[in-house]
Amino acid sequence: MLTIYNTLTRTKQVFEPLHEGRVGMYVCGPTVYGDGHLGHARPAITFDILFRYLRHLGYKVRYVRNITDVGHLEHDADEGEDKIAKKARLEQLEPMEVVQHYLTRYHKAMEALGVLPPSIEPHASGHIIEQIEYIKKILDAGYAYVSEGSVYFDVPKFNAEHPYGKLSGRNVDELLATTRALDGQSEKRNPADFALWKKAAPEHIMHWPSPWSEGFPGWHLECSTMSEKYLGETFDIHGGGMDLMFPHHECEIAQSVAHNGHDSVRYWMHNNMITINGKKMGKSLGNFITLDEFFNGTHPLLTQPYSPMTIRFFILQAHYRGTVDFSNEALQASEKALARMLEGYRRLQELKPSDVSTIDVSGIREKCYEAMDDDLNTPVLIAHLFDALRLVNSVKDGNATATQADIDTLREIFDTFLIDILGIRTEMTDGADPQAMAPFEGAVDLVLEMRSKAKASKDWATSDLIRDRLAALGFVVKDTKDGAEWTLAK
RNA sequence: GGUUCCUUGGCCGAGUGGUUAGGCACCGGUCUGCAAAACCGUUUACAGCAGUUCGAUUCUGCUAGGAACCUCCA
Repeated sequence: MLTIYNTLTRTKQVFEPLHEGRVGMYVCGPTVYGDGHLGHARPAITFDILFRYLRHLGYKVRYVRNITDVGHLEHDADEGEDKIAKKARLEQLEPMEVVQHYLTRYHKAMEALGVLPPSIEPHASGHIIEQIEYIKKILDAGYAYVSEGSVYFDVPKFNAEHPYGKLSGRNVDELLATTRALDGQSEKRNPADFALWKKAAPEHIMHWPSPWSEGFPGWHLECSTMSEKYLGETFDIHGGGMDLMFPHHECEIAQSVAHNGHDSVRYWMHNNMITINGKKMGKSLGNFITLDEFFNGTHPLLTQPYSPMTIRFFILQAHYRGTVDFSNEALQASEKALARMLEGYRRLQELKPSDVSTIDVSGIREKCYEAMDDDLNTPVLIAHLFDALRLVNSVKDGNATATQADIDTLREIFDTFLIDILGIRTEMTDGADPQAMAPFEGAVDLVLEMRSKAKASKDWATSDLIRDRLAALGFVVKDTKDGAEWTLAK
C-alpha cells in the first residue's frame, strides 16, 4: 500500500486516488530562461520515480509538468519586467527564441537523465486566455481588485475566511502586521497581496491584451489555471521543490479556493534541495553547476565529468525529502556503486541454473515494494538491490547455486525495480545499435581469444601486452573461470 | 527578527525505543601466472548536557553548530 508524505498534513498518508485506477499529478516545471542545473534534476527525477511507480502499480496517470515561459516578475517588482523578456533583450533575441533554445536543452538533459516526458507539458504563454478568465472569476468572487491596470489578490480578505498559510505553516496575520508599515506607497492595498495580472511597462516586450491593461499574468496563476484545465477542479498530487511552498504553492491554494470555493490538491509533495558546501544550489546564489557542465566535467568545482546516470543514481541514493550535499567524493562513490550494479545486472543475464539453490531469494521483492511504498524510499530500495546483487555475484562466481526459478525471480526484480522504476539505463538497454556493434564485439572477442591462446602456452608477455593495450583503448579485461570477459570503461 | 527543519562511523546516506541498512574508502583473506574484478570477513556511529524509561541513536528539555523559507528560485 503506497503511502506518501503530505506536506499539508505533515504526515505520511495512504495514497488513494480520487478516481479509481486513475491519478492526476501536477509538478512545477522549470522557468526556461537559463540552462538546467542539478537543482532542476531533483524534482524531475523525484516525480519521475513517482510517475513510474504509479504506472507500475497499474494506475493510468496523467502527469502535467508546466513550462514557465512568461510571468515571473523580476526581483525589483516595480519595474514589472518579466524574467524572460529581460534575458531576451540582454541577448538580443526574441523571447520565444530564448524559450525555445533553453527548452530544447532542458529536454535533452532530461532525456539523458532518464526522465520520462510528462503526459502534458503546457506552456504558460499558451494559456493567457484561460488565465484571464480565471482572474475574472476571482474578481467576481470578490477576492481581487484592480489597481492602475494591474489585478491583485486580496490576501487579508481571503485570509479572513480561509486560512492563508496552512501549507507552509505561516501565520499571515503576523506577516501582515509586521510588513504593513514598510511599504505604503505600493499600488497594492497590502504588501502580502500578490499580482494576478500585471500592467506591462512600455519597454516590456511580452504582453497581451486584457480587460485591465496590456500586460501579463502574475507568476502564481499559470499553475492554478493549467492544473485545473488538464486535471480538473480537484486532483490527486501536486509536487514541486520545497522552496516553492511559500509563496508559490500557498498562492495557488488561495487562487484555487477563491476560484472554485474549495481546495484542489489532495496530496502536496515537496522535494528537498541540493546543497553545495552546505548551501542551497541555485541561480540566485551563483553557486550552481549546470547539467551540461556535469556531463562534460567543465565546471571548476568538478574534478571529472559525471554521466547522467551517475547523477540520477546519486540523487536516488538519498531520500527525496532530505537535502543532499554535492561533492566530488560523493559523486565518485555513486559512480562506482552504479558501475558495480550495472555489471551485476549484466552478469545476472549470464547466470547458469543449477538443480538446487543455495541462495534465498524469497522476500526480496516484497522488501523492495515495502521500500517504495514507504514514501518512495529509494535509498532503502537500492540497499535491497545491493543485497540481491551479492547473491547474483555469489552464483556467478560459483560460490553459490541457483535454480532457474530463482534466477528468473532475480531477473524480474532487477528489471522491475532497477530498470522500470528507478529508471536506470544499462548499456544493454541503452547503448548503440546492436547490429552495428556486432562486428566490433567480434573483433574484441577475437583478440581475447588470441590472448587466451598465449596464456595457454604461458606466453605472459603477449598476454599482458594484449591486456595493457586494450586497457589503453578503454577496455577492462577480466579473467574469470569461464574465460576472459571485457567491458568498456565508463 | 518570524516560521520550519537538520546534526549518524574517514566520506555519502537509511533507519529504529532493546535486533547487520546500503554505497564508497580502508584493512585481512579466497581466487589469479601477475593484476583487475568478484566473493568472504573485520574495523570506525548515532553533536553535547540533563530528563522520561528496565533500556534511547530513536521520546522530552536545554546548549552548540548548520540549513531552508519569509524576495525570483527546483
